[in-house]
Amino acid sequence: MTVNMKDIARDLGVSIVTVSKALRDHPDVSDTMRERIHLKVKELGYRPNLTARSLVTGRSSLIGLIVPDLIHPFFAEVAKGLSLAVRQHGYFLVMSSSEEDPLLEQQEVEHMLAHRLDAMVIASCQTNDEFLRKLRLGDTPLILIDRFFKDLPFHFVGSDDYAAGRLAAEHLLAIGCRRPAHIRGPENSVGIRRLKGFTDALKKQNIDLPEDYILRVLKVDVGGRTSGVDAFRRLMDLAYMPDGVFCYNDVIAVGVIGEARSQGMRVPEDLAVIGCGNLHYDNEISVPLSSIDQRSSEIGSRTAKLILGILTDKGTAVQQRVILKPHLIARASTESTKSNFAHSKLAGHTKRIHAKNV
Amino acid sequence: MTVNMKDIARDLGVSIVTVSKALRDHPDVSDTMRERIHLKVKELGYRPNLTARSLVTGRSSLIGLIVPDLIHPFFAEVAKGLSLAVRQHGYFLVMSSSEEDPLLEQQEVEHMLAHRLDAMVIASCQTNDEFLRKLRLGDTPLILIDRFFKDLPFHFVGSDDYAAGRLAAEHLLAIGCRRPAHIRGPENSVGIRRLKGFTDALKKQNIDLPEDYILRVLKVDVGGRTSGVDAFRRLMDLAYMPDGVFCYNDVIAVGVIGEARSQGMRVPEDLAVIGCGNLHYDNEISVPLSSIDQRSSEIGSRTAKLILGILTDKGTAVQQRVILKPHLIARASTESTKSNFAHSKLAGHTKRIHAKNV
DNA sequence: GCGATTAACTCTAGCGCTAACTGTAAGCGC
DNA sequence: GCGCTTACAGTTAGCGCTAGAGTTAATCGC
Repeated sequence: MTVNMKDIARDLGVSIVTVSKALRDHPDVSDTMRERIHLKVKELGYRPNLTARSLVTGRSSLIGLIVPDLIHPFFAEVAKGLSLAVRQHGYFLVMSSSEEDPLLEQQEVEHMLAHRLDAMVIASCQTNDEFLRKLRLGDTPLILIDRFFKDLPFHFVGSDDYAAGRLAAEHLLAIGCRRPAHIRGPENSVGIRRLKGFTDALKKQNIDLPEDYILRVLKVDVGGRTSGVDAFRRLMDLAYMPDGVFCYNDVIAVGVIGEARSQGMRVPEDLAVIGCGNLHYDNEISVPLSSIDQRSSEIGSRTAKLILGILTDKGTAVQQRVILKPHLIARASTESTKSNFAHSKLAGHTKRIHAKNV
Repeated sequence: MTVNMKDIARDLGVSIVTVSKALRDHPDVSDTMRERIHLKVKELGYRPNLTARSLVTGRSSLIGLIVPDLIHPFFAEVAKGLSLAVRQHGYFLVMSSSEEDPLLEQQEVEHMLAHRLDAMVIASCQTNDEFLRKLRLGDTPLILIDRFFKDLPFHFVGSDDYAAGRLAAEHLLAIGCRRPAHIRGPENSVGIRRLKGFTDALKKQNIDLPEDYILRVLKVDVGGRTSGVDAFRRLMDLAYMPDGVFCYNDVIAVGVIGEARSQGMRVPEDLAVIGCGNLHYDNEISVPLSSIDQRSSEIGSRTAKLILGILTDKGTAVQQRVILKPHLIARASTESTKSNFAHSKLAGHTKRIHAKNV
């Protein structure tokens, strides 16, 4: 049997309400009484039933977070940043993974809404905006992170994926790449914008990105490594092999580097590789991986700030959009290859300029 | 305003109870009525208030999980395995991180208990058993994972850390190491047992582990890499440098390998390195890392099985203990070095046998 | 000494839902 | 027609707690 307020009240011969007030530091209770109650609470090991409390107050002090994959360091870091920040204000984070499955995500969202959380944060894996658009939120504030959906009335916190693509392109060009390719991400805001930023930055320097230099893969996070391996093989099969590749994320990049090396190619001499995400082990892999840092934990803390604003100040009904600027972390996988190209196994190829790129 | 049962009932001119029954597929409701109710539910976008439901039923269909660190792939995988398995039975996982802080963990536990979850799973970072021993659980079942606490009346699921230490030792000896060292983990069951297993297995082959071959580090998970770097430097400073090292976990091992190489040493020729955890990127790092696999996701699924047993079958009051056998994953960082030793930079050293080891 | 204020407690109602019981009418066998 | 069951609805009570109004006695100003 769990102890409840009635037990405390009965034992002390006071009313339940007095106990309730004492526990919430209500001024209606005398110091003597408060102390007696607290003593009894300790003695009996009483713990307020937050379910009951939240039923009557309408607030749960819980914030929900749904991400596509908790194993992915990006989301894990976002979760950590968010959790730390909200906890300092008495909120508690409830996390869940959608396993990159839109239907599962929908169930999770419904479930969380049914639990009447105070706010919900989603890195949504929906392939279109239908579910989110039709969602009946009641009065639960919803914050989208990482993946943006146009024309939806939700707050958003994420990084500037267009800039990420641009940074990658500029960097590859700066180190001497002339035939950069892109292993693109999914058809969501992140994948689309990274591609767009990449393409635009190349175009600016009069380099066109041919269709077959844009590779699609099925899996990007879970199973991303294998996708990288496959993608590299497809790169090899091209008439003109690229001399640099911007991978949608670091997991794919790891696969690309691994396969490139096992095929006897050198990174970055034969192929420069840059990823995105700046995972914590990027520096430790066979060829330390250049990457675009998305400031993941900051996404968490900024989201927390936004939520706390909404929950305290009811005035923050206005739609907020927080876009963090990514930055480049250059490592060995894109060390300047210009001087090396002549000695490359692909030296023959490097002299040819891709028709479309002229 | 959120819709509630009263709204549905009023709109249809039926009683609240009928609505409640219809939604829970109670046989008391006719098919016609059930359909009318479901239609109205859809129309109004009604979602049952699970807070209220759980207040009256006493069950929340929520299972809590507290881990020291969500970024650590081991716990992330446990979480994933657990989440997937319980979800199939209508339970929902609520996760939280203690950030390896015993006090924070205590708060989280109290908080979760206050929310009346149906069960709680903890990979506890408590440094002693006081908190857990004194904990008033009410009737919430508690399952400890990964880190074991002796003489506490809780269920346990984890891997056999003693066997992990033993496997590591046997492997290092098998590949020809004669002076194996150990970078040990914290003073919890995991750290202690891995050390014990390691020591015992060495002893069995008449190899003694001198005190200065057992290194302590402060941080093992977050900041574990740096610990590995530091530990390697301390190894270098020893009178007799070890020729192999078993690291408490892979993060530390990564630090060791990185520093070893940047100091001009070869892995495994000069120093064989084996970690523990078998992280997903072990194969991708500069020297693919041998590791002891702890079957992390299985820990998750076995925990789920245990919980579901407890929650359905009230008879499972008997204390359960599930110990999974780890297994060795050998990679380049421990490739047989016997033949290489002669050519090693440390060749001179390899011929000397450590005094204590004779 | 009287109304007004204040401190400290209690009472009442209800958050949204469900378990357990109580009708009620129809259907059945005999 | 009688008792019995069955199908389907409603009534009652209460999960554990809190907001807000009510009560009581002490204190205060004048």
